[in-house]
Amino acid sequence: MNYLDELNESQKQAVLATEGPVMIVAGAGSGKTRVLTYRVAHLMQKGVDAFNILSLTFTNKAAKAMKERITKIVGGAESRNLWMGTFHSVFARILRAEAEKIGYPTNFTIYDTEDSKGLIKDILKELNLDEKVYKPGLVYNRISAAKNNLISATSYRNNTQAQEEDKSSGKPLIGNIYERYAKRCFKASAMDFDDLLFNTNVLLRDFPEVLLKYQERFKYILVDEYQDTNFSQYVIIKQLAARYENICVVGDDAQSIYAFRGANIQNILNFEKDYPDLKTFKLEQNYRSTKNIVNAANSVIANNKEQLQKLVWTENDSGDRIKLMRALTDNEEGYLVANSIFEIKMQNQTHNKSFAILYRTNAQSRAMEEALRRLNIPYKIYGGLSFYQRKEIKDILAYCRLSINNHDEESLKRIINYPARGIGDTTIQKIMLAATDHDVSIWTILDNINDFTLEINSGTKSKLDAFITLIKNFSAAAITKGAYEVGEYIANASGILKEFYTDRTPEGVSRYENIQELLNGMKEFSEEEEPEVGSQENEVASEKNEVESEELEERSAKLEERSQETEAGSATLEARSQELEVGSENQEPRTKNQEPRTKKQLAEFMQDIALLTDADKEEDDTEKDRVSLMTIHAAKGLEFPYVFVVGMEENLFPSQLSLNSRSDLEEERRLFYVALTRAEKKITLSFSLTRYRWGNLINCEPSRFIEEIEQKYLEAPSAPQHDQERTTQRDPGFTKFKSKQPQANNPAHPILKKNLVKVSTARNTNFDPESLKDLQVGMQVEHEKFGTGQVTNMEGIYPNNKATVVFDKAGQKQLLLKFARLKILN
DNA sequence: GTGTAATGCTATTGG
DNA sequence: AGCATTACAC
Repeated sequence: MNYLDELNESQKQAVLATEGPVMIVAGAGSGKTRVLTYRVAHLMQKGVDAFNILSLTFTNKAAKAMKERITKIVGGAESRNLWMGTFHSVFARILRAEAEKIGYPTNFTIYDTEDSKGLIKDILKELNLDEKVYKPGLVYNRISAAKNNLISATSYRNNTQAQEEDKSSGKPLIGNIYERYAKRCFKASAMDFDDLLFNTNVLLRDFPEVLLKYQERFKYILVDEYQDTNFSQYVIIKQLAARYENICVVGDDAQSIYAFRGANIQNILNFEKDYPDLKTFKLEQNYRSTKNIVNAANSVIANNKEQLQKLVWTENDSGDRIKLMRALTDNEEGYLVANSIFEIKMQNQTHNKSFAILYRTNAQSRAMEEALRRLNIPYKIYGGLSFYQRKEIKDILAYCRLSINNHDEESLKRIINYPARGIGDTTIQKIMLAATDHDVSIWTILDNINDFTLEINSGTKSKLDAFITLIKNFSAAAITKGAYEVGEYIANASGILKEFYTDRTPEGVSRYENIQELLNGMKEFSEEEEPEVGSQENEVASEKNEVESEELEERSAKLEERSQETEAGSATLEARSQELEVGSENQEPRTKNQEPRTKKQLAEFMQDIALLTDADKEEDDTEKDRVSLMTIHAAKGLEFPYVFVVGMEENLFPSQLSLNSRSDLEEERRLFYVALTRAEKKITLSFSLTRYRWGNLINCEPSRFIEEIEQKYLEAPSAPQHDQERTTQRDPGFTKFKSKQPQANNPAHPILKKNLVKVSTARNTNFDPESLKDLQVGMQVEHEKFGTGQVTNMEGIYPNNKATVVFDKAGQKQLLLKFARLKILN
């Protein structure tokens, strides 16, 4: 109970300073979560009502974990009323409650990135713009950036800077696209991820009474990972906190890694200016990692210019030094990593879950997977294609979405002819054109097809009619039945299940199983009764009461009025009003004896999963003891005893795209800092000398970040046993490849040099890099593997100089001379 | 309109 | 290499 005793002095102060603006600068592993948890618990023990506390986290999982910890201190009855979640999920819920104020229905759809890009593609077609010039992804990023800076479509077009930028990049019409995009989203009753924040800002800006309500509601606000918030999020927080100014932000500027998607490090650096009476606390003692790890990470981040002063230190043991591994190919890198894991497991009796393999890009996971599979080491990949992004799942979900919101155009487009029902592209184009012309949604056209003059023959019309009827049936079912029943109905009646039922190929079977898994998820969801204390669902329910009940009557009346509009409209709207009733029912304390509650509905299920990511998913028992594979970004906030950071190569990490500006490179370095500080006991870094990219082999050189680690924190290099065996067996060239690293290696880079030299002396051969110092363009050379060729270009400075060689058989390659072991022929 | 073969583009990072 | 879009034959 005396939780304060478990805190060090600065942690304790950070917990006790409950009133007024507070900034906690929390170094990696400094017990940040503990402070946040205890701070909330402390507030509650001081008598603050849980309803008045809002806590924003980076992932839903983090919110859930924190809530569980708080529950242990204050008990579930209290903690259940806390608002905790990500910006997106918390404000999506508020938006649903307040939707009609900004002209949206409560059942609005959330578009994911794929939906957004699909919509942009449509708009490009309408405007006759070239997809190669206006790449949908880039256009999307541009619109996203605008929204995150609270620039609406209209102000974008009036914004001279934005217009200039677009003009000079050869894409002057992005403003027009943005405008159409926003209109189309609105017409479809859809919001993209950025709209959830943008529209929250609109809501709070234009409706002072709403702002006041939530200011009163959230008297205490906590924001985790504040360094990764963007301007839009910043303004929301600032507005909500304006009345009581009980705002506590926690962050670490050294771990800011989301600038690429609009996060603004200035938010944390400027916090002082916003709140002059700010109290700042620094958490600098690291409890997670060994001295070697903490110090190595410090030595890396010291290379950044922009940072808040702080000194992270630890009382932990020195621990092992950082190990470096070098591979010839990406596959071998996987092999080395898998083997190291195997050895550590054997030596220390360690669980699989103690290991993480971190990489810069998702594409790197493949080599790791293969190697782990060969050694029978169970693993789990986070990120990449999530369950909900699989085609067959998205197809079913598209039906679900369309049933809940008939105006959801992206879902409609996806399934209007899937499974094939004879409604082809031309028909769809005609309908979409009519929708744009009449400024209504596609559904409205379809549902009133005879009111519009369309050149569609009667055969096609009856097909469209059948489709409309099908969806209307689903919409009706979505009201009267539980989520699972509707899901099953949709899977069957849509014909999707049948598509795979007959398919006996492994892919077909797997798809069928995936759909079953989705349905199982719905079943579990819809039969959920009293949610566990402290769980997410509980939170949703309690919020709903609070927010929605007060307006329930008024809104039900409005809904009824509006439901006269169209038949289909009435279906969904009724669904909503019924849901609201469910909400009000929740308000009374439920007991087991009460009459059975309606099964949870599809609409609720869809809201639940819309903002879930892989990281949020529950793991079942068989999934618990596995090696984790993920990008470094995804590893933020996590910790593992043993961490492997792979692909430590120039142009990969740091990414090639980051090399143009100092700030981008600094972000990469912070990313590396994040990677290093995930580890508790031991870090292993690996790089490969070659790697496949777009199907062909490229040469790589070790990352500059390796050299930035102070040498004394690196393990004295030695060639691992398996390395040697394998090389000699499988690739005779490998030994030679590694041999004789340039003695004249840059003395400014002693780490690499020492490492490489030492390995080389173990197995020397007769290659002398000195022999290449006269190499020039035009010379004929020979390579162990690629054969003979001619040098066409030389670049770089010795010893990191590279030659471009056109080989007679192997084609053009870029080779780093110190590794390539070229022989001059003439 | 439907299904398959050929082409072409791509891979930061993510809610 | 893998995926998506396009081109072409039915």
